Amino acid sequence: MNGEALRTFVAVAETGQFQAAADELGISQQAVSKRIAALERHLEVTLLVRTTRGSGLSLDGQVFLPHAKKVLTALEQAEQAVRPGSRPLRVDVLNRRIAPAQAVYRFYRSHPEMHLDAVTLSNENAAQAARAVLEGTVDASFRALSAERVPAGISAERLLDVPLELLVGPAHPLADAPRARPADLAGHRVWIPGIRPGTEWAAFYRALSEAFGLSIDALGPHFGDEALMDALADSAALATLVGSGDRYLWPQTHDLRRIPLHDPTPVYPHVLLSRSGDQHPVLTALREHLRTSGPRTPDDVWTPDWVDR
Amino acid sequence: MNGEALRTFVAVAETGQFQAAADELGISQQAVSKRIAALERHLEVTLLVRTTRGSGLSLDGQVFLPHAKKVLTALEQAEQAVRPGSRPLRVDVLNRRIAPAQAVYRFYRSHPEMHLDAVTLSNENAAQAARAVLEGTVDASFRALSAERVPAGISAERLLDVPLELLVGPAHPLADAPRARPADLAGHRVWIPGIRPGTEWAAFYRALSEAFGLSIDALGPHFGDEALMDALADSAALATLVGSGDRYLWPQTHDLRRIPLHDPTPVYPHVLLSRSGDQHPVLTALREHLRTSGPRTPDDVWTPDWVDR
DNA sequence: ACCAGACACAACCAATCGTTGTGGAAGTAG
DNA sequence: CTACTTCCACAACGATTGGTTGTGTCTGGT
Repeated sequence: MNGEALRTFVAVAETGQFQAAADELGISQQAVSKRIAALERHLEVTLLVRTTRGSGLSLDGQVFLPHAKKVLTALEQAEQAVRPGSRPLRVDVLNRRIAPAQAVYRFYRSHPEMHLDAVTLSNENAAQAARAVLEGTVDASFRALSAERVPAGISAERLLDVPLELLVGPAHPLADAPRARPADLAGHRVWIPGIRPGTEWAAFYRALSEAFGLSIDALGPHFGDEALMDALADSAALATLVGSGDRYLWPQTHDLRRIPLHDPTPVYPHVLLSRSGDQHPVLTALREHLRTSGPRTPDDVWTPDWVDR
Repeated sequence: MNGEALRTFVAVAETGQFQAAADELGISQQAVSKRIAALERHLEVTLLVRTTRGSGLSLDGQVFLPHAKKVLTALEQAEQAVRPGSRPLRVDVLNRRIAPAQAVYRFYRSHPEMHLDAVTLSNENAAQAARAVLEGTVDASFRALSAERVPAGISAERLLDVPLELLVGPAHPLADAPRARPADLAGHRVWIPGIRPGTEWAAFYRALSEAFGLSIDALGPHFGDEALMDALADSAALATLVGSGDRYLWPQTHDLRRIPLHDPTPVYPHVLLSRSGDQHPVLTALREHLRTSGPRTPDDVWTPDWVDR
């Protein structure tokens, strides 16, 4: 069964004549006749009663008509859902628990009329995300990308700086420190599990470890946040780094501590990638929202030198 | 866009491989490839990301999948609706604007999970409708039929009594009466256009006119409700009878008045005809709904004497 | 009786859809 | 590194579908 057949049936039902339906559809009367005949043959019922004055709905036709319209409506909506241009803004937030997702969610909360979808591109690095943006798979993506690596056709704006904090268990030497300097971490193990090589995250943490002589272990597989929290809570040596706004769900039972970093404060610089010249109003509003309502960034910050200030 | 293409897409999405989808659909892997390619070309979007391990949903594919499933469900229901045997309950409501249609619609509203279709048998009287029920063209029909005229194999139950009201224009002598008695209408012209001789409606109005000495003109052709309303609004002599729940769309501009009738209240007795022993659950539920949720009928009612109380 | 309107049938051509055969890319085992 | 396997895409070709134009049949009105 075919969308054109249903459209033809609806046209005949509404005009009452094959010829009028044919004109409406831009095909010949004979083609309408064949489509209707095929549809009736497929359904094994008579949908239309033919008279010399035109055609009317049979009982089965009456029953079928609303169903046919419903199918056509669903078809139209299905096409609409993926049609470039006329769909909600699609923003890649990397991961639903970290700062970009929170920021997009706050934006949506304060602008509920804005149609947008937050999605997560899986297994992609910044360059691949940029390609996804170029291809229109997503309309925008939060990534860390230096200016010289931004491909042509992509517009990039650094809109979200997330200060990093140390997350440690109660037995850790820094557990009761009100704050710490990156240099204080030299020699400590800092564990960032589940970072895949080749991603901008790996590059960021590599630069961070080189800048401050940290021993960052970014290799082991990530067995889930719960396992990470368990390991942290039990260890006096292990620490991890989280964004200050990240919403990991660690139960109070773990008794984990966030230790802000300062002097300088390492910040993860989220750059919003979008197609150059994309005029989508929701995109414009999101950019404006991030520009104006972003959290205050400390003065003394560190970012990798491949990131533009 | 084609149902097979959607089914193919869903199959690939669920199996994760073109070959597995092809096996499921009983076609070759190459055919699956072509169908998906055609669908993607039509939508101008990439739905599936191909790898050497199989295929996964792209972002657009994730968005499109539920829509595709919805279309397929609608298609299935459309075919189901006219498939002989196992199809939704088909109820003949005579005319979409009068009480039975309203009652069936209310039933459907309160039981949205009940699959039923409301249809109107055209040009048929009660005897022909009973035959249609026997033959299975429809499963149930609202008619006015006395017990002794119910054919064998048909079960009839009086489930919907509709009190009649007088509908008049502003110049009519009864226009400002809060209510009227049928006897008050003696001598007035009551016009019921478009009632074909030989139908139970004609018999009902004949009995009504004989009982109260009305002058019912049921002959002239019916030029549509709009013409009837125009005629009523302009005439000081003309009146018509409508069911108290009927939904004729008369614009306020006509300034027509409904005058309830009492002492006694003529009621049109709708009897639901169905095949004896039909156990269709929706039919059972509809009967029960009508029995329990029907509007209160006034005590002092008139019906033709060939109707069973 | 004849004509006009409305739909169906027939013949034909183009486009589509399925098949089989084959190729290329990427992961995997040795 | 090479060979093999897996998976999807491309090519060629026959069958089917779907469109067109031309014609036929039925019926209601003149």
